[in-house]
Amino acid sequence: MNDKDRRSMPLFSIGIVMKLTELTARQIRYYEENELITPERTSGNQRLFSFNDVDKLLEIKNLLDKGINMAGIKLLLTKEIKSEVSKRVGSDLSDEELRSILRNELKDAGRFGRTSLRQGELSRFFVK
Amino acid sequence: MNDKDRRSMPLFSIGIVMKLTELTARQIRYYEENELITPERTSGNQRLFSFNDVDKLLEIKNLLDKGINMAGIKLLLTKEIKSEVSKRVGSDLSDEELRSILRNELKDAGRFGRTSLRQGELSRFFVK
DNA sequence: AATCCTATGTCAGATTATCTAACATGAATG
DNA sequence: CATTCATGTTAGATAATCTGACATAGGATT
Repeated sequence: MNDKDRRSMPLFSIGIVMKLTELTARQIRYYEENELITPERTSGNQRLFSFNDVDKLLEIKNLLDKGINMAGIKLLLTKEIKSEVSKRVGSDLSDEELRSILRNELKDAGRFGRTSLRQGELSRFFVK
Repeated sequence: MNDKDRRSMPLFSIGIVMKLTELTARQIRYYEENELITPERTSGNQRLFSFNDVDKLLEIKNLLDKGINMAGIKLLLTKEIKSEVSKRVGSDLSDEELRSILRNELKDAGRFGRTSLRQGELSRFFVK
């Protein structure tokens, strides 16, 4: 078994993940609801998280602390959009798909400082 | 946190450990009963196993397959007796403590082949 | 100011997972 | 054949987790 398999192996109950990440069960479930993570399930429907899941949750926690919202985090984590998005930065932000996903925070892309993203962190969102 | 801490960190429920080791819950609990492992507990008294525990369980499984019994495995795993025991091999097996612990399989230390240990594996037990 | 949205808290009722304790058993041993 | 060891099995209790609903604080929107 290789390292990749190990990292995606379902191992941890939600109780353990709560301790590892210092997130509440509610938060973890909510992030799953938003498809930021997709933990496995036991035959009895209980969640089983992998190392990758835990890493993602820690990353989510970080990004939330920085003021980034679910939609943004989803972009950052679920798809390999990072490079794709950064390509667009500086060129054209009016891309329809991007706009629609980020409409809450970024509807007015020109007026930084009036969104929920604090200044200097929007860049963190876009670049890498 | 260092590697040692990580390896002894309580992480896994018994259900997961069952899958990882292919042991039954009964077996795992029995080994704990025999003090081969001492998993942590949740506040609600449910077992939480560490990587070290899982490793030990895999080792136990190996040794049991080789015909070694609980007492022997305990010697091999719980204490760092390996070197201590091997020192005695070839000299004096009548040591009282050793005899009493291994009395079931080794009461008649001279007559190999009549114990539950298959030939060639007794040596494996004693020498490292 | 009134409203809406997002992220999270909290609660209830149901279900799954695990616990201990007891009894059962096949294989090996004496 | 009686015993011991390692394990199976079962029952009843408790812990952990699940989903779904409603509550709410703080920003954003109107």
